[in-house]
Amino acid sequence: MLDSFPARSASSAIAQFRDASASPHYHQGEVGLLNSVDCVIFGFYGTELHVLLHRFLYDPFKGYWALLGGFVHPEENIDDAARNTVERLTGLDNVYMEQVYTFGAVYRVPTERVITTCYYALIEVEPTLPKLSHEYGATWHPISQIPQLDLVYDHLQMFQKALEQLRRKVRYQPIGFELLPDKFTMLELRNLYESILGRPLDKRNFSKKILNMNLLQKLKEKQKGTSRRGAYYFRFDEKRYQELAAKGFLFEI
Amino acid sequence: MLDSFPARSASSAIAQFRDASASPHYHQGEVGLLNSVDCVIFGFYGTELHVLLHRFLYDPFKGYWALLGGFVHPEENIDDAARNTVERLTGLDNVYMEQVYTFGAVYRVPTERVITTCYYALIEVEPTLPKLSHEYGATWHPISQIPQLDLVYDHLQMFQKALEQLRRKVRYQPIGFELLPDKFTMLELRNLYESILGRPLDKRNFSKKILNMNLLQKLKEKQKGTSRRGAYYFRFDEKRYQELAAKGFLFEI
DNA sequence: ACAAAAGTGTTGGTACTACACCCATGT
DNA sequence: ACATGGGTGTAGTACCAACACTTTTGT
Repeated sequence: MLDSFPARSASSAIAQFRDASASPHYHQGEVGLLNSVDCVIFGFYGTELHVLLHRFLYDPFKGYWALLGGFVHPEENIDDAARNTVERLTGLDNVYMEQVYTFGAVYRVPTERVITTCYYALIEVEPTLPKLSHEYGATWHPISQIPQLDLVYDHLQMFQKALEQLRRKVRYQPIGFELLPDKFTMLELRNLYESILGRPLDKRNFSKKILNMNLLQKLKEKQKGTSRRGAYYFRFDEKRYQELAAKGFLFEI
Repeated sequence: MLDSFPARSASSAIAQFRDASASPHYHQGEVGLLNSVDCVIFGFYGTELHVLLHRFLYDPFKGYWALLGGFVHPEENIDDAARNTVERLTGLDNVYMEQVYTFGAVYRVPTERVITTCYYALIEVEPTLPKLSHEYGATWHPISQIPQLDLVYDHLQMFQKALEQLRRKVRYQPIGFELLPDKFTMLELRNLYESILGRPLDKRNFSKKILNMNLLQKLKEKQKGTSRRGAYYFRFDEKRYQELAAKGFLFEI
């Protein structure tokens, strides 16, 4: 999870240092570069993990697919720039995000020197749909198909690094639940992990492992429509996880 | 189900974005920020991992300890900026480096907005010693003592993130050898891992595990001076590792 | 001969994998 | 009554952790 940043109130105490009259500093004479953020926004539906992409509008990559991004402004923390990008495009705040990597090759963007920090975000797809389709025309693409798309710049690399990092992290932190609705079935959870990890998981072993951790509440309610019998819903017990984690419990898939 | 929600046509997506921004280059009007790199240079000697720090020369942190860093110039890749920093200060090139994290809070450096990308480097201490002491006054500090030092800005956080990442990576990639001379004893190797991981490792289990991987060549030569009996030297067989890795072998400690 | 570090095997427990059948329910 | 997906247990194996004594050799 991203660290929260110190309050802006720091600014008054710090103003003296940024005053033009202050004594010369080691950064005098250095030149500023453009900085941006790009977000690999992951969402899960059906049986596969998806990423949100939009069509790029500018030459020489007009019509290619691109991650959602934005520039970093002088009075904006880079983490906030990433959060703002996600909120602007999905309408969601309080989203789980992680920084992935910073791409800083001189010619990665042909038209300008831009240093870009990549983040990933994990969101629940359902609530984003209205805003996405009406305002931005961004669309969800299954992760298995992204290598076949034409992506701008080094966005394919960004996607790959983000997926790699998610794959690693999802195994020892309970972040998969960020991609699911509050209530989900064991099958949905397993499909999610299978898609992220890119390999099949044994039905019985998976549910044993998960349930043994005592992190899921089994609800009375059953899913309807998908099968005769109906699958029980579960809910991730965040509070319980915090308690166990404090006692040294380690999540592991 | 969500599988069937309609993909927006490209044209409608583009129309939306054109309304928002009419200029031919989307980065026009954006303002550049200072970018720098800081390097957590790890070196191993004695029984503990060390980090290279120097005394900071500028107010308001004059006299504090700092990582070694430098600004990113317009015609310089950020990875090169990091490599150049290491070379400038240690005289070493061809050093193993990894990017760690980018720190981009607005007020992290009081005197100026600077976005800093942190890297770590793994080097062999021995050959750096002459250059270090005579030209730069940088000194090695055992990692256990770094939290007690006064470090500038967020350099303590940088160190912590770098160590965390090294700890993770050293377990599934044979990068520990970058910190040792070409020839080393099993004890030295174990001390290294113990220091990085921050916990004792069983002597027998450790050597069994390492030797079973068939990545070490046992040399005829023995270490002299440290004990009556003398410990055999080993050498990491890089070529062998590449072969095995290509066949799907996974290094793991 | 002794001190000081190097080197070496076995055992018990735990956790993972593989695998197939009965259950509940809507039509 | 039957078709459909949901739910459940066991046995074999592989790996890991714990643990202590013998060997070598310089003084």
